Amino acid sequence: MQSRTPASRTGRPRSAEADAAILAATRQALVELGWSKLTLGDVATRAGVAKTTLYRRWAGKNELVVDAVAELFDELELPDCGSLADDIEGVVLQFAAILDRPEAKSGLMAVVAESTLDDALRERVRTSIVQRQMRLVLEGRERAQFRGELPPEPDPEESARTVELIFDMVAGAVVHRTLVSGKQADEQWVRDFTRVLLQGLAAESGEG
Amino acid sequence: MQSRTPASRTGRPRSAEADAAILAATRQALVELGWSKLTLGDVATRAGVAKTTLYRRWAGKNELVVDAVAELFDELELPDCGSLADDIEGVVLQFAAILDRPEAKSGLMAVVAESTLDDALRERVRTSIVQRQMRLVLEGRERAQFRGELPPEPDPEESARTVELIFDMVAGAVVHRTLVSGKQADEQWVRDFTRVLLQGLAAESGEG
Amino acid sequence: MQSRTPASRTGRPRSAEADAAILAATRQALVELGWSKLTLGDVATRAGVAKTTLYRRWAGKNELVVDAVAELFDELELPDCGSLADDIEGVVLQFAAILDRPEAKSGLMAVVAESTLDDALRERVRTSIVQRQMRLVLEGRERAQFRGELPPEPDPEESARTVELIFDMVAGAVVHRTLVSGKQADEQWVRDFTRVLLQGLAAESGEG
Amino acid sequence: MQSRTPASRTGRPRSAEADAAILAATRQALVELGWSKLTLGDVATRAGVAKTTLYRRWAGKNELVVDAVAELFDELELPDCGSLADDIEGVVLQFAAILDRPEAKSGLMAVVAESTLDDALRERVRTSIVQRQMRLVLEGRERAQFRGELPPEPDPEESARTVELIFDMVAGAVVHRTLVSGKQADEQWVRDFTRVLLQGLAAESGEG
DNA sequence: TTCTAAGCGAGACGGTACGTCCGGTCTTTTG
DNA sequence: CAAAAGACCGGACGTACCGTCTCGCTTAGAA
Repeated sequence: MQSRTPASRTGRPRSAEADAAILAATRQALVELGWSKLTLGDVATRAGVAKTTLYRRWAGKNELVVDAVAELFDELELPDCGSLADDIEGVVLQFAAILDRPEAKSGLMAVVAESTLDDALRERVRTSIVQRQMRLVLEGRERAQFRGELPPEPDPEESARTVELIFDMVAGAVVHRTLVSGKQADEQWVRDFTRVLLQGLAAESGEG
Repeated sequence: MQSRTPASRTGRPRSAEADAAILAATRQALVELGWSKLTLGDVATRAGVAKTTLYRRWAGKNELVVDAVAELFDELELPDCGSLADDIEGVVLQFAAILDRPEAKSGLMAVVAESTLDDALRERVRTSIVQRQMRLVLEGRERAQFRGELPPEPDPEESARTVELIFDMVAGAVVHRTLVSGKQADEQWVRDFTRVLLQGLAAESGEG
Repeated sequence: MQSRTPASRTGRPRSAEADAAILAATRQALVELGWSKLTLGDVATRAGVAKTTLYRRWAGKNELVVDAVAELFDELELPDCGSLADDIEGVVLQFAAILDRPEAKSGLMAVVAESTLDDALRERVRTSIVQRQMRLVLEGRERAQFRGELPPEPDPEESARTVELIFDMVAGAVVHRTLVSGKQADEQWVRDFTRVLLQGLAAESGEG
Repeated sequence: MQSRTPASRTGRPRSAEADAAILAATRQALVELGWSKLTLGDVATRAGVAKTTLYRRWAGKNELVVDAVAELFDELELPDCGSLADDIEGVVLQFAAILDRPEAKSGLMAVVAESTLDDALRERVRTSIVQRQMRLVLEGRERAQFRGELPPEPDPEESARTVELIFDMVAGAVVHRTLVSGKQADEQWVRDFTRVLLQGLAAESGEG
């Protein structure tokens, strides 16, 4: 994840437990303190590890938090509820549930904020978090096309544009609802949202 | 804005210039350094003001940045382009343009992240930034109803829910596109987005 | 004392009470806080006076403290106990009693320390405090010569030297006993000291 | 000196050079700035050391200055000039020479002043500076008794009282001469002083 | 088995910013 | 005018973290 070292043959190997302990401690600290009050010294203490061990593995706070948060989203998966609308509702609800956890809220927005002036960090965020979940959109569309709910997409350029748009709309709306509006993305909201999104897309493709 | 002092009659009054200079310096520092490297001492220096003057007016970095960023969004206004779709496209483009400015990017996301563990700050963000721009949605819907593009909304509860949903979708999608996907919300994207949104809403209200 | 303003005829006259209140507040603050923690703002508050009023009268902390401490030593007077030894014992005890008061201890030593790098301040200390009490030595010797306990001093140069020496020995010993050794200059100590001093001086003049 | 740490086996050991550099820088700053304008930040800079390093070793300005000044007095030693009077003259002249150095003047009086309201500091001053030089008085008396210039002291209580008295008289007179009277304790003055002291003591013990 | 390179804990190190406090000055309104 | 009030600039305070640097001590694969 963070190590690109091509496995040095000699010397004492790095402790595998340390990695897990550090990431867990990071999430715990995010919950209790939030990003800005989280300190690497504190994380090291919580993980029962020396500061040097931590710095040997991560370049700084941002990189550490990205890795700690990224793990949270790996549990997302597309449920098979029989219809596209239900599938989407299901995954959006899962996404909202994760975003509602304080370690995700605080950490995710902070690294996004940081990444606005740090290209390497933005790339890391996109690779580790965003891009990794793009699979859900692709998988969902594929399944819907198989079911006949969506027509096969002939134009690959327009297709890519649409996938991006969907992703921006879904992720953006849930994040805004949860973090900015400060209200829960409950079932009612998710149902409303999903219906607007799907009907908009349907009309779009019907016309276009 | 930040002062609720009911005007003490005696003593030297606070400098009005200082406020403006500080907020401007804050935005400049956000551009050059980003939120996390912005220091109040540096802002004070840029503003030609003592650190104490700054602390007399704001409780900390977060409050200062909220006020500095909030001013950016006041220039938003709903253009009258003749149709609802064009009006929305116009305001979304304006919004995207503001979000593309580095002081907005860095500052806004950071205070949102901070506000996840600080209720007072979240309220300040909502009051100073979010709620203040809700006017655009209301004004746009009103105008569209007057034009006959949208039916008059009879159920006030559902109406409120819809306004919130629209706001989450618009703001969320633009923010996600700009900050997370790291691509510009250009005319093409805005047109696609607006069409999906409006057609979704139209279908929704047609059914509901 | 501190004001050299040649009495401006016009405008509101300075409050006479303020001076006394400020000096008293200074001494009180010396007792409670000591020199280094005494602040002019605090003195002003204690005196019920604005900081500006204080600065209009004194140039700074050191000058203020010198004046506040100087007043303490004006109550010294040479008792007439019948013999030189008893007179000296008496005045030394008085001196020790004053030095035992915390406002004197803390203030006096501090301004002496400050004066080591500030010629104007040293002069102020010498004029306001030290020189003013030299009278006691002169008066004592005169009285003793009148009584026949000391021979008339023919050589004026040697006489001056002796007066200075006595002053250094008396003031120095009492100060050292009180402040450095941290023990009281009680009757026992004063009697021992006085005897050594007088017998030393007697032998000296007997030889010389 | 300041560290009572019983040598922690683990971690990076404290730099021994830093201690010396800090104390030297402190003395230099005392010379140039005096006690009240000496700042720990400035001392750290002069010593080429971080402020934290300084605070890790000393609790504050006072403790630091005590240690810096204490070292100055360690060079005092009782010369063997053949007679008690000459020995005393010699050591008093040495003492006066040290006190004439600006780092001693400014620093010593200031910490004495500070110690009037801080018992721990007074104890530190007494232990590190005063008591440590008491050896000179003891050694001098012993040597004089060996030579037969002073009778063996039978009563231990009176003996202790006399040692204290001598110390108060010697240290006090020299300090007062140097710092308060503002004149040099030159050979003439030292000879006069020593004669008075010794003859006084001689007469005392002759009687008592 | 011994060697040896790296990992590890502890904690000192040079820095930077913090938020507070004071020193002095300046600018109001009130007397 | 003086005085009270209090905002202002500047600068030091002592603290907290940063990221780096020694230390002495494992640890496990290579010699």
